[in-house]
Parts: sequence; C-alpha cells; structure tokens
Amino acid sequence: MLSHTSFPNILLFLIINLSNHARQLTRVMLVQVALPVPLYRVFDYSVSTDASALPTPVLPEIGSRVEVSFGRQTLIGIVIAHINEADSSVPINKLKPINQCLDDAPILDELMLTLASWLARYYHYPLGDVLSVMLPTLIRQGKPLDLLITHWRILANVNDDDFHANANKQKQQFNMLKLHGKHGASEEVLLLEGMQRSFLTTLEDKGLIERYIQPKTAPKPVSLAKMPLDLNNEQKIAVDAILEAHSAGRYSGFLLNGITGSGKTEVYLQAMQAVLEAGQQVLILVPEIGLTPQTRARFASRFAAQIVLLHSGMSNTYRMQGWQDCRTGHAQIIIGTRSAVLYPFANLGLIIVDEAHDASYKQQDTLRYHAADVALYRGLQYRIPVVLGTATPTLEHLKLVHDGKLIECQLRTRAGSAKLATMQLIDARLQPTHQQPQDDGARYDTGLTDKLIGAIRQTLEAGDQVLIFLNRRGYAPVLLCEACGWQADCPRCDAHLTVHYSNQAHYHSYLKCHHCDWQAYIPAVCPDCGSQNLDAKGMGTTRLSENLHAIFANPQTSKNLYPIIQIDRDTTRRKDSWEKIYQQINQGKPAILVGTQMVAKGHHFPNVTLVCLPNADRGFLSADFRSPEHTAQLMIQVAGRAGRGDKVGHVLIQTLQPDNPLLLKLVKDGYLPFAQELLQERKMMGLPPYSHAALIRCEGKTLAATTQALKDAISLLPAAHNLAVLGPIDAPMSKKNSRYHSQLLLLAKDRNQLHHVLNQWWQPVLALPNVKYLKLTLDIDPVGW
DNA sequence: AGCACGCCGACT
DNA sequence: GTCGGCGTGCTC
Repeated sequence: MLSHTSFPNILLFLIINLSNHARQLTRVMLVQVALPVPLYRVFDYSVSTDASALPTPVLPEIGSRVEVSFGRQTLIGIVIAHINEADSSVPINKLKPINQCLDDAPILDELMLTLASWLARYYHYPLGDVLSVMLPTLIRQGKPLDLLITHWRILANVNDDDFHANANKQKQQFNMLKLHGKHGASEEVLLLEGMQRSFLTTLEDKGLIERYIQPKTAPKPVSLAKMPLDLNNEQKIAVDAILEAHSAGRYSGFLLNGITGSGKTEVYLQAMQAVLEAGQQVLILVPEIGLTPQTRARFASRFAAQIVLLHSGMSNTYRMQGWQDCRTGHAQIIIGTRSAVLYPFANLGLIIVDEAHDASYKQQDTLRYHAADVALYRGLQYRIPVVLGTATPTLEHLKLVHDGKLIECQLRTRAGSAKLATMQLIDARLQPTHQQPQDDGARYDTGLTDKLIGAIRQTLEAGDQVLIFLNRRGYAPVLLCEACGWQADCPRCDAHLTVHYSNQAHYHSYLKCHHCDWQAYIPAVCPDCGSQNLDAKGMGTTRLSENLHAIFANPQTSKNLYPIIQIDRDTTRRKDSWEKIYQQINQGKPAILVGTQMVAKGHHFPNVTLVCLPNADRGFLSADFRSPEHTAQLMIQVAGRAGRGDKVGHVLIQTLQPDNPLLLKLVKDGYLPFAQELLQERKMMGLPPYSHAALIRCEGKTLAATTQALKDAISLLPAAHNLAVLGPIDAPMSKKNSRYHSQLLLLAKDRNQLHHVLNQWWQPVLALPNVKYLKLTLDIDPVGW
C-alpha cells in the first residue's frame, strides 16, 4: 500500500487522477444495486450519460447509496458492483439511469459488503433486505452522513442572579451545564446526565446558554481510570490466550466459561485494555435486558474512553450518530445489544459476547441471525479474537469446543473469599406442601413445602435475603370450574388465560392472555354449567407473594414481618419502579424476593443467601428436546444470584421428580457434566448440534392451509435431498392471535448439504401458488421450537 | 414489498 | 354510466 508519508502530495494526486481516468476509459458505466425489496436479485442501472446534468458523469463507488427509480417508486439502494454492459442480463435500452448518487465515498467498506452477502446466503434472505437490517433508519432514508451534533455551553456573563428566585429547576439544570466549563458538552452527554431537552431550550430562549456545532475530533488515546485487579491463575491464562491471538493478528474464538462471580468481567477488562492501548475498538455485546447503563458504568469506571451505547429505545438520531462513531473510529468502546454486531467499525480489535447463551442474541422477526455466530464470522473477517463469556454455555458452543473451533477457558473459582453455592433437592412428594388456614377454616396449598418454608424463615432470621424464582407472573395460570372441568381459555390463542387477582382490590381482578392482549372479566359462575365453584389453579408470582405474606405475618398483628418484593414485568413496567425496587433490595434488610426469569439475568443481589426454585424443574418433562438445556441454564443463572461477597449461598430445588436423572446430574455434578450428557444424547439422536437445522414456519388463517402448504413444499424437495424431514406438524401453540402456525423441520448431517438443498428449494417454495395467502419464514439454526 | 393495471358489483 | 373491491404481475 502507498502511504501518505512516502509519496509527495503531487504524486498522490496524479495516481488518483490516473486511476479515475482509467476507470472512464474502460467504460464501466453500469452499477449493480441492492434495493430494499424482498426479491432475491439485484438490479442494474446505468450512470447518467447526460453531459448537461453533471460536469462529468461520476460513477458511484461500490458501497455507496444511490437513489433510483424502481417501477413507479423511488428507492434508495446500495451499489454492490460495477459491471460492463456485456455483464448485464438486461439489454441496455431497458436500463434506467440512477437518479442521484447520495455519497461520494462508500458508506460500507468491502468487509461490510462481504458480511452482507454472507448473511444473505447463510440465512437465505434477500440481499437488499439484509442491507436494510444493517443500516440505521436515517441512513436508509438517505440522510447525509455528516450529521451535525448539537453542543451546549453557558454564555459568559451569566450568573445566579439572572434566575427567578423560585426557578430552582432551571438553576439546577444551568449549573449542571456550568460544570462542563466554557466549552459545554454535547446534547447527547447532557441528556445522559439527566439534563432535560425542554430546559435546554428554555434556557436558550432566556439568553443564558447557547447551542453550537463542534466538529468531532479524533478521540484521545484510552487511559486507565482505575487500576486493574490482580488476576488469579485461570484468569491470567484466559487473558494471555486472548491477547496472544490479538497481537498475532489472528482470529480465535474463545469460550470463557466462568461460574457466576468468577471474574469474567476482569478478564474482559484486561483483554480490552491491551486492545484499546493498541488504538483499536472493542465491541461488547450484551443481552437485551436494559442492563446497558450498568454495563457502561462498569467499563467507564475502568477506562477513560469514548464509550458508545447501542440498544433498542434509542432515537434514530442517536442510532445514526453511534453508527457513524463506530464507522469513523470515534467510538472506542461499543456496548450494544444484538444489532450492534452488524455495525461498521474502523478499527475493531476485539469482540466480547457477554452471557453468550442468552436467547435474545437470536433475532426472531426479520433476518433471523444469531449475534454470537455473526460475531465469530466478523472475528474471522477482521482477524481478531472473539470471546464468548457465560456460566452456562449452549450445547452448540460446547460442540464447537469439542471440534476445536473454540478454545475453552474455564474459571472455576469464585473471586475473593466467596464460596460456590450449595444445591439441594427437596422431594415435594414426601414433604406435604404447607397448608395455610383460611378465615372459613378451609386450608389451601401454598405451593411451598414445610422444609422450604423452614429454610426461608431461618435465612430471614439470620438477617439475610431470600430469592424465590417462579417463572409465572400473575396470580394463577388457570381458572378452572371444579364442577364440569371448564377452563378459561383465550379465544385467540391455544392458551389458558392467566388469572390476575388481588386480595387487596377485587376490582383489579381480571383474566389475561400472556400471548396476545386479550383480557376478560372473571366470570361469577362457570359459563358452561353455571356452577359457582370456579377455582384459580396453580401458582403465579402474585399468589405466591400473598401466600408468603400470610405465612410470615405476625400472628398477633397480622402485619408483615418481612417485606415481600415481587419482581416481574407487572411490577417493573413503570419507568422508575425497578429502580425503586432495586434500591429497597440493596438496603440489605431481610426480605423475600419473588421473581420471574427477570431475576436470572445480570442483576446482583448481594444479600441473598438462599435461592428457592419451588417448581423450576417442570422444564425437564417438556416434549421440546431443548427444554432441559434451557431450564438448566435458567436454574444455574438464578442459582448464581445467591451468596455473593463473603456469604455462602444455598439453592433449594423443590421437585416432584427427585429421581429424574438429568436433574440429579445437574444438582450433583453441576452444569458442565450435565451439558456433556445432553450432548451425548443429542449425538445419539442425530439432533443439533450434531445435525444442522432449518425450520420452516407457515402462518395462515387455518391449520389446513398451513399444513397443506408445507406438504406442497415437501413435494418440491429435490429427489436425493438426503435430509431428515420432520413434519409438517402443528407449531407449539399453533393458534396465536387468531392465526394458525405449522412448521417443518429439516435436519442435515452436513451444513453445506443443507444449504445446497435450500439454495435450489426455498425460492420455488416461495413461488408456490398458495403461499401468497400465507406467511412463510425460513429459520436457519432455530432456537426455541 | 409497493404499486400499477384490470375486470366485476353497488351507487349518484 | 362511474367508484372501488382486491387478483395478478412487474420492478433494472
């Protein structure tokens, strides 16, 4: 490569002009454009030869945006190739000229275009649609790249006297800005600090502050804000391995398998440090759980660096800004959810996928990519290390370790003095579940064995907190008529309505479908037989919380001895409610936390020493062969909440199947041996990851139509396809929102063979006559079916 | 996916 | 006589 230093400017100028000249001589005046339409093809356009339109027709660069007329509409597409007239499948007189070129330099480099075409091929998705998914909305809409960033600063001669005596909020906001000195700060930074846009404009109107535009300057080299911690031996091995690959400029995939609290973050931080010091960017992927601000704080306290956050719920402008910052290299640390793996990077040096087992890394609606898989692909592209960190690796990732495609680094010891939590089963068949007397003398089942209640009481009395994990929100999952067996079902889905019911306020009671937004009043009598004997069956978090209130109330005053804190989507929906709950928990006073899977992910509860799973083992019974894996991951993640710091944690699993060999394996030997056993099972059955899956889903107005369409699809399969074809079968919960779903699973021993079949089969399937009344989707490497 | 064209039913 | 239903066909 030519460098600017080794050539005088005039020579460089000549070289550039010569190459432009050469391009014109070769008469490459056609461009191939990918357009945002669901068509598996690209379209050729000519570049305007109308000399009056422009001084010289400029050929849009590969990777830049062009506006073209397409049919009767005007679209923005990406130039993916320059071609000769002879290479076009369309006669020259049928070609339209491009309307205009929107960029004078590529917005996507060669690696990004390669990524796009790999995604299109691997996930069998139209290239134009892939590019749409990859680009932020504003870029897709053709907005210019050099977006102006608003900065705010105080005006020089303003002081506190300029405010009304009671304009406290204005004064406070003004002082926040004042802290940034005479250059102020960007609006982005100010809003993050809690500044409100309305106050900025108010203060501007009053002539107290002003906005201005500051061109972005190259970021300063990253420096340490805090000293690194000492690493233990296992951590050191991991960091060294990652950095060895990094300094060799080599791709390497790592599975960083560390139990909760084993110091994965410190491994990330120290690997990052070397990469950042080498002037490269680090991408950190996190699950979609609203934890990005906490994650940011963790990295910001270690590094003085430009950190960019990318998550859902950011405005289009922020998103575009972040995209640009990644592309230009202005961003040094990028923390983002799934879609961040599709961003362009100027100088990427390391990718970290935190909680790599998390299902939110798989996109479910459009282009169904898996962010961890894409991360590995990009690592290969950029020749950089990729670290998948988790306490509960997926079977897919363990298989990659077996095959030598991922390097496993284990962290077996908890940092500091912390001990690993103990796990114990409670046989709910022998232990009578606790009967709570009611006002009328009847007794009802609390869903908790006396043994479990005893352990909870003991923990609370020792001054610690208890976490009870119950993966069902609401009061009860079913409303049943004891007389005739009628159950309250959703009219739109194959699902029971959940009872939402409150002892405190009966008028808040209602039935609700958790799969669509259907709601109904609780009937006074059974709609089938008229019986008044309607009963809520089963246990949801609300009911369990109420039961706990009753169990742990002071018998004299019937007041609560301990706060019982319910943590689920219903109680944390409002904007700051989770923040408030979290603060209450962090006061550290004895309390019982009742939570759904929300509590399994990321949050730290340092004072919890007992974790109870009253019926988390149901997943081991499920028909879905992936259920044990997911259930175990969830159980281990929840268990990881117990006993941080210097307190020993206990995990009690209440089960009706204490002899279940898988459950026993998990409890006795831990997650990894359990997972190895599952892996053996999969191997014997020829199921993923020992085969490669494609799932075809069909959605329509009737099951007959969706099933028939899949049968038609099967008949189109090439003769010697050599795949295992499972189905068509009714999808789990085949009726959802009044739409019916069938599915077909294709399994191949060999990945290439699967793609080979799909390449010739999928497009004819989409062209089947009945398919236009249906929605067909193809999911490569599906999860959760 | 859009967005046309196109050919049949209920309205001023 | 037209307005408008959505079937079907194409987009460089």
